[in-house]
Amino acid sequence: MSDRGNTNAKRAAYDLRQRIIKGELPGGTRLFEVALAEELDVSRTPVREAMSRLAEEGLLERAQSGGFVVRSFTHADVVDAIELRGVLEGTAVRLAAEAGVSDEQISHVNELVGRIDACFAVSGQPDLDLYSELNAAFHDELSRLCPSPIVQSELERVKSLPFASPSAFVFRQRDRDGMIQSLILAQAQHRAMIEAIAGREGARAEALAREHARIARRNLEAKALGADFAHPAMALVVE
Amino acid sequence: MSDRGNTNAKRAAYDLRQRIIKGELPGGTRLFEVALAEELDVSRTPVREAMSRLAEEGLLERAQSGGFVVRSFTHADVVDAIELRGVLEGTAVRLAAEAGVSDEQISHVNELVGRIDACFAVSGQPDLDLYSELNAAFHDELSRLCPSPIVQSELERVKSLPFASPSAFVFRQRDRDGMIQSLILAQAQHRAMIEAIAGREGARAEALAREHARIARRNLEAKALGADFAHPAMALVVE
DNA sequence: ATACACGGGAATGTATACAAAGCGCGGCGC
DNA sequence: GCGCCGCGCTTTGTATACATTCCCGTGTAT
Repeated sequence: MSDRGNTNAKRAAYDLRQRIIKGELPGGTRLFEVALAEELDVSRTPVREAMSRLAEEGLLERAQSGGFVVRSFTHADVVDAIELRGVLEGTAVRLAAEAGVSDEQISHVNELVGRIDACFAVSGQPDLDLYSELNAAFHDELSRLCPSPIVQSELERVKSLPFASPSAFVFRQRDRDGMIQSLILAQAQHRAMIEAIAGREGARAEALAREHARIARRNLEAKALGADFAHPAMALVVE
Repeated sequence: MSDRGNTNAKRAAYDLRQRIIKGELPGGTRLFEVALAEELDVSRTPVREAMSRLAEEGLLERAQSGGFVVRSFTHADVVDAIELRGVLEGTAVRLAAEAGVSDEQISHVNELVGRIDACFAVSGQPDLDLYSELNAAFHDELSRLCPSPIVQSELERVKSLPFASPSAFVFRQRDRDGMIQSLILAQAQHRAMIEAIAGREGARAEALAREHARIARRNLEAKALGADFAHPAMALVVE
């Protein structure tokens, strides 16, 4: 299994990443090269390489005396990461609005928003998997509108945290009505953001992006209250 | 020379970092392990380790086909990094204001601001080195007020770019008067930020931090216009 | 002339042996 | 009994040999 990537180091990084995200390696766990090398059936060299890459992603920290430790995230960290994502997305769309974007780009993101509508326009259950995918694609497009590669890459960095990605907390809410309402709100914000960018309203675009991120926070807190709190992206949260 | 750190990898990282910051290794330069290993008189292993660390810092990028390339920064990137620092510092102080900070912390940063005054209160030339140091310390304290470790660490990350640090463009302006005026403005903003944080005025604190970062941008642009444009932190900017 | 294939060299990927450093445990002396 | 010293084990650090891959240039065949 998991032949992702062609080198042992990439495969090891993939496996390690999965184990961390699944929560099999809780925050604070010290990773020992030899043990991992045996488990993954490679030598220490690609293991070190893999740990290095995961440290770049922010999933591991370098321990003081060498070696790596699984980074631990508290509930507050998750909330803050979502807030930070909102701030950075806000900056990205503000800069896009201020710099101006081409009509082609606007119609491209508009088309994406239209396709999102289709996920829950039909009478049956909404297609949540498709929604997640298209929603992520929409947010990726938004970041692509940003004229600053620096801001773009920091935004991408934060979004790579599993619980800070735009489609991390796409509900699974109990009541269908609440879910639909949430989706309608999100779509309204999507369209308003595009309108603001097209109209060069930087401050509006920024405020909308920040508020938009609050949906994720609200969903997160709704889940935290519910008894069956078991979202995959939350496995790596300790405390 | 450069026995910084006790392992060969840390020493190699230090040497490489210096060479990149000095501009000896311009953006886009592909780094070859064997060549570097010979130059630094170590084996390939610590060289890889060093490159890994510099990639985490954002000074290197992983090339598609393996290996590392010196990250290249355009003038626009520098401007954007300063903007981003303002945004993140703004978020940090907003969160600090919203969460509230203790009186001890407030008086601590206040004391730092007072010590900054001393750098240019005397009649002679201002002590710019001391100013840079205290200014950096002040900004570090600001980030420490932020209740969110996530925001803190991303802010620290951006500040670690040599040209995005708060004291990267501390003038060296020709005219002493302009320099003093710039310092007075900066200090006024410093004090206003503290006041806003103490008074729980999140939005004000955020706006002030963003505007405060514009001083660096202005200094940068003033330099770009001048003929003798040779700021140490700009050596790694290409184009 | 062009396209494809083969070769060779240069670069990274990998394994492994050995070095050194950090930490804990146990023994010894007081 | 208590404290300190030192030894040994564990773990990372380093060097190096070998494997693999990829790029590029050259040659040949159509």
